Amino acid sequence: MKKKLSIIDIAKHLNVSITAVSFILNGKAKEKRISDELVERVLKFVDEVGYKPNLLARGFRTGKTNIIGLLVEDISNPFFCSIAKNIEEAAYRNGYKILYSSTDNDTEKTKELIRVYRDRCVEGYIIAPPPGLEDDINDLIKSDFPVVLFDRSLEGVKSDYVGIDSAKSMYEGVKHLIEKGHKNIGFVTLDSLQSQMQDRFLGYDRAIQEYKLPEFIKEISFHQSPENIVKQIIYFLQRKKELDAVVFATNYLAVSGLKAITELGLSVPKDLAIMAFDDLDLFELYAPSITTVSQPVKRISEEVISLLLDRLNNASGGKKKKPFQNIVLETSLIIRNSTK
Amino acid sequence: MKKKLSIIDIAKHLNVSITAVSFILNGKAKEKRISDELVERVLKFVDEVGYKPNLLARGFRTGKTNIIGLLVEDISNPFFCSIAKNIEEAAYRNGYKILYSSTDNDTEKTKELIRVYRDRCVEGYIIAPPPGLEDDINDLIKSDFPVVLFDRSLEGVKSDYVGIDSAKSMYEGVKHLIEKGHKNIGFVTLDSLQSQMQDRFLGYDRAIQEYKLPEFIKEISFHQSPENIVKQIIYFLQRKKELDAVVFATNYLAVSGLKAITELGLSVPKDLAIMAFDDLDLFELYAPSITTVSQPVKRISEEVISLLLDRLNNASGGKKKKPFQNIVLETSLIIRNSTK
DNA sequence: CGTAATCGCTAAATCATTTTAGTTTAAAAT
DNA sequence: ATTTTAAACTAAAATGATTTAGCGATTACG
Repeated sequence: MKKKLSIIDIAKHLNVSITAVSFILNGKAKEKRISDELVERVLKFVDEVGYKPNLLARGFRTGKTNIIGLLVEDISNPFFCSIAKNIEEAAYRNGYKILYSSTDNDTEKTKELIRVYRDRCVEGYIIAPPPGLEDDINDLIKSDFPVVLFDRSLEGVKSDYVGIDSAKSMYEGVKHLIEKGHKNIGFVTLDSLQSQMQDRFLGYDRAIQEYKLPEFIKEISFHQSPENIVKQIIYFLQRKKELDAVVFATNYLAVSGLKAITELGLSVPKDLAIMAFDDLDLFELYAPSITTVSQPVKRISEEVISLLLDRLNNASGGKKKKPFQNIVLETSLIIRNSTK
Repeated sequence: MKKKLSIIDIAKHLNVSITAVSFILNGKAKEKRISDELVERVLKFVDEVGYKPNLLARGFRTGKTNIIGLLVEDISNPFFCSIAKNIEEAAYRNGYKILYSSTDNDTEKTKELIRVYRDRCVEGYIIAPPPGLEDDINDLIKSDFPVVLFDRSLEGVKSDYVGIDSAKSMYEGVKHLIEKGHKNIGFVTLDSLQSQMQDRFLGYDRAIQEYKLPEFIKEISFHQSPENIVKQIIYFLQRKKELDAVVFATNYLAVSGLKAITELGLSVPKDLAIMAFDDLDLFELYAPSITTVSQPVKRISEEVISLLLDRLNNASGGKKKKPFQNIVLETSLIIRNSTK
């Protein structure tokens, strides 16, 4: 068997000090004034025998793991997994790997996950935080870990953040419905304290108030089977016969909503207009196609990872900490046939 | 600042040897005959000060990282991300973390990923392998790494495997179409050498041959923008006017197919019946709903992770290697309205 | 001429843990 | 009374890298 070579073997074989080999391998040859001749000799040999430094040993010594922790609500949600994919790709190109987990919006689970990640010496964090994580995340930041939050922010946490203006986006969406002549517009949302959900509600609320229309709100609790969500929406729609439009605050609520509407045999948009939040293939292909607020997934990913890489690269080196950035990206209202 | 405590600090403070503390913390107290009194004293103190062993140091010493590498074709594909989520959850419950990447079915990228994972001392591998990875995976297995393949197998690679009988599933699906009276059935697939894609074709082929019907095959190359795929399908459908049904070999080909059909203004199933492979919310909700072959995603995940955990737990300990398991799960043909 | 700087390199400490190979003490066996 | 055995612990090696401090020789400078 080919026993894994160590830097010691390399050094011995070349009759050089371990130190020299280490410097060369870490690109510090110039800085440490190692002769070009030796550099070449070492590099050549290392390449020949295919030596790769033991990353565990290195990590142990330096505390660096080149691992980024990614915590999203649900990796099986198209919104989050698109973002995860983009982030993973960019991280990979920069020599970082991603450890991921779904938080399921569970505060305790997420606290535990952060603990585990810290134990594993994860170097940076990308988090779509559930509520109640303020202290834990402030801890991370105080301990000088690069942290980028996205999708929803936390009251009292100063950090880098990438998101959208949920309130404004929702406001414009609802306004569009109103301008199309809808008067009784329902709002199906989660009973969640997360900032983005609150903001989506505020957007709805503002538009409805502005036009002095009645509000119809259905809050659905997060931890439910899809079937149950469908049932609740059916119940809501049956009780509020006066509705002529419904806005769903998330993509999967809208999916359940469509199932409900199918079961009720309602015709969209004749009986009921529909608007969603976050785009899906389904919304484009559904007949009629579904109007929705679309987040710039690609740009969100790019901003998130670039913020994090930035912090990672300038970590602790300079004393001048850059101020935290708060990046708010534009959404687009994709008007389709469900609101004609 | 609270400096991270080390096992040395613990030992010093309690006037005990580091060894004793280590044994106790690793549950070897009984085996190493440490007195109950000391065990309790150490455990109590460790708990009090919240000491957590440095996992990098431990990993360095033992070579164990408790990390599983997960390589799937595309983490943003609903099929793979559902599986990823289930696997992540089970792994987490068993003290393992997941490092993931998308292979994009790129042989070179995947080879590189395996290299990186090895460098990082990943302890087990779950892989949906692109073609051309036979040697690399055999290497892993020869080096005694637990490896579970799924979704597609590799010629000449003996390993644990979880999958479905793609040929049979596709055969039954196409047979269903034939029995419904369709005579000119197209098959839209990838120009891929992966076993599961080959098998899906074989299933189509067998059914068509059996009934002596004509074949209409469109191969689409994997690395394409969704828009291009749509265009190619449109072109295919326009040239083959005689088609009365089309089978799509993957879920995303079917999604693109639906877009194509929408653009062409065809009516499903009147002008053209449709069948897909792998289920999506979209297929259930689309009007008409789409008939498809559904894989048991949950069971696949369960089998995959349980095979892997099994190998990890019995790693190297016993000399009696269990024979490799080849688990083939049943699919179900979900008959919906696109094939009425 | 004496001191300082530079060059090119290396010895050894260090990181936190696991694990091997003992050691010490007291009780049990002979 | 001596040897064995067992219990309860410990000293120190080992893991593979990084990094600090410094060494000897040559060159430069005032």
